[in-house]
Amino acid sequence: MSNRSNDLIYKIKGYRLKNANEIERCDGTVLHEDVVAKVQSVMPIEEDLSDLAESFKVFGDTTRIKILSGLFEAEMCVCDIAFLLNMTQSAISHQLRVLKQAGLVKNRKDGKVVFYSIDDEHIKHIFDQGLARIMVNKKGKI
Amino acid sequence: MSNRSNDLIYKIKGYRLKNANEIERCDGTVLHEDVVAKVQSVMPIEEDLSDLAESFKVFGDTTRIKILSGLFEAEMCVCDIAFLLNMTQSAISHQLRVLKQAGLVKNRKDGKVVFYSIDDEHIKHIFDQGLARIMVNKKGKI
DNA sequence: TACTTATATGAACAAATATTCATACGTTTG
DNA sequence: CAAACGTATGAATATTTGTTCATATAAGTA
Repeated sequence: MSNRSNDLIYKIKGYRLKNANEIERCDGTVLHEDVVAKVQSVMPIEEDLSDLAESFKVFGDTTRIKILSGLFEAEMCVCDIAFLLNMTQSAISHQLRVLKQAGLVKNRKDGKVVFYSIDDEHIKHIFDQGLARIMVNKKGKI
Repeated sequence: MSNRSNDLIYKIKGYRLKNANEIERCDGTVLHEDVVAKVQSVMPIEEDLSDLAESFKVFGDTTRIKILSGLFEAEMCVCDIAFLLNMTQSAISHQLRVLKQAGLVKNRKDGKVVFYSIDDEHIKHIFDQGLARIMVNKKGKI
């Protein structure tokens, strides 16, 4: 398929092009330059995709998921959550900090007690979509 | 607020109850046992929440997010993706394996070339919801 | 058949991260 | 004021995880 007699070479990002649709090897060989170019033009910018990954990373921990799942139902203090999840107060406190920094929860102080609650309308949707996916795949496996 | 003269003590999961709504200290003190009990009864089971976290963990990586973002637009081979993300073929291949094991992508083989594509209708929704969240928060910060 | 290419994969390494432990901070209570 | 309590936090530790490197596999090509 490849016609090596065609020596019209372009340089794109360190890769050598042979013609409009074929790129010769450098390290990884791009087989479908036109497709890649089109995809690249449509994809969100790198910064947004990084932010998105960071966002999902916060959901990607069992403890934090459980905390959020609990807070969807009711505002709770740190001690409540620690009991609910059968974990130490310290561990919960650390994770609540992560959730707060991510803008997912907020807190209010009442004396010694600090109550945490959800602070983002989007996450419930995302949470439910994710859960729906789990359930469908669960059914599929049976 | 706490009435220490009431010595009616119950044992629940290693914690000592004082009365219906108050639990005395053990390690973490549960301040609102009624709330916790209600939340616990409504929350999804632990297994599903763990699966959900595992699911989001797969999204929680910039490389994998970029791969998915690309595959939303077009089927691509490993080399295409490596070029698109300016990463090594090996790194991409490893991540594609993760995505495949998670049931997010599938592949077909055409000669030497292996083409990957999206294999889950749910993830685009989740992806877009997440992106919407990013965008709103982005606006809010300006 | 020998060579090149596209992909996969195991091992090693570095970086990120979750929990524990000890302790500090701020608030309430006796 | 001193003691108890709820929470926060820094350091240490163990585990997880993403990438690289070397190499294996499999398919096309000369």
